Amino acid sequence: MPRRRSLSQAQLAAAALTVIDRDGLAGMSMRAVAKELGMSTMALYRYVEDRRELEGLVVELVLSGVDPAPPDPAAPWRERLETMVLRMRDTLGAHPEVVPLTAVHRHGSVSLLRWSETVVGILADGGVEGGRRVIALRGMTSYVIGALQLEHLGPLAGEGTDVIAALPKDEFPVMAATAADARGIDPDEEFRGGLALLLSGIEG
Amino acid sequence: MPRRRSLSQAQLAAAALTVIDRDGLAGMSMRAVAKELGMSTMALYRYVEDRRELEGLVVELVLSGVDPAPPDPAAPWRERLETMVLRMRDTLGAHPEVVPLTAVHRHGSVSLLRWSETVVGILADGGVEGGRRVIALRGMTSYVIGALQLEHLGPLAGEGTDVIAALPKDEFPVMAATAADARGIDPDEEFRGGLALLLSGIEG
DNA sequence: TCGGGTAGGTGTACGGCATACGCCTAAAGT
DNA sequence: ACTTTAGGCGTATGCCGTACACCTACCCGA
Repeated sequence: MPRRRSLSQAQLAAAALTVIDRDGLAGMSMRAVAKELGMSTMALYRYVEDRRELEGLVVELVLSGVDPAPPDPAAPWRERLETMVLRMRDTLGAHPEVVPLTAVHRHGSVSLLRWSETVVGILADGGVEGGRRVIALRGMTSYVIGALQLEHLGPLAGEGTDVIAALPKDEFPVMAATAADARGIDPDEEFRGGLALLLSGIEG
Repeated sequence: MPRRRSLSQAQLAAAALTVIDRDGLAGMSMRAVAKELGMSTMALYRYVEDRRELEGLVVELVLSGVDPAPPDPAAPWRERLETMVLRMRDTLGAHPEVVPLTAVHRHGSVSLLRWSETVVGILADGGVEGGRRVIALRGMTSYVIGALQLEHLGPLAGEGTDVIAALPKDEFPVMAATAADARGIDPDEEFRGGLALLLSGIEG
């Protein structure tokens, strides 16, 4: 009976993501999102209960960009796992400021559920069952979340590394050498390297 | 020549940590910390440039609780690595709301540096050198940060798992089974399990 | 064609946040 | 005892999320 809605939750999420990508997570206020949409601030509350819900929509929007389809079943299951994790990394890595939100709002994301289903399916193919499967899934999830945050907040190749490399060699001898080594490693190589460690452990 | 300071940065950090442990990270405002100390809000700014710096002090306070001493050199190097990671987990796990701050403020924490020095020293003992050492260190750090956040925000054994276990079995067959398995795993076992995967990979 | 009721959009207001600025004054060094 | 210096504080500004009340465009039934 009343007038029709002129927006959708999807549009809110898209506008919020635009703001986050442009101004960072701290720049994402209800006011900023409303301005992005050309609406009044309070209009948003016709579509969303509160800020938390909007954050959840943003997370779902981002995660929906991860292809949940099982990779080529002809490939070794370890490679298939790697494919799934790298898909997640590529998608989340394109919106690094969203990663902390992902940790909070991952419950109830059907996209994440679909990704997880494919992952545990691959694990089952590899004969990983019961508690070992639970632990493998959580391990991969933890690694992705943690690695993306660290990478975004302090890339290995960046200035931070120079500071460490310049440490007093008598107190931090190995760290100084390690930091020097770190300068030659690009973030992608680093992520894959850490993932390879985990996958080797899963493969057992 | 002027009157003496009545507080120290350490007291600020301790008060802030008290507030965080009691009211959560969102409850830690400059006002709340000042009240905790029985001082005016603006008095804090005589000790600290801004909120960011106070957060950094909290992180350093927490991380200073991690024993950086090398574990018994007689133990296998893999066990020594496990000891170091578990020390970090126990300390950070006692203040889960601080974990996100740790990710942001880990640069410049000398306690973290000392912990890292010991860890890379153990890796060197194990013959892990160059890029492999860099990747192993970052892998462990990423896992700890990620796992602690996921554990705090959604324990495997909690209600979330029940929701997943109740999923439509035709669309999420493996996840439903995996969630059912997950109910029997306590967080400590889960953390150690994921860590074991990583350590196996490092051990090669 | 028209009238009523529903719900979309908005403006205002409130309490809380970080913090800039300027005042008052305790107290250390002379 | 007097001067000087910085510690502590009150106030104010401009953000934030959001409660609330209002107006009105619009769909539906007549």
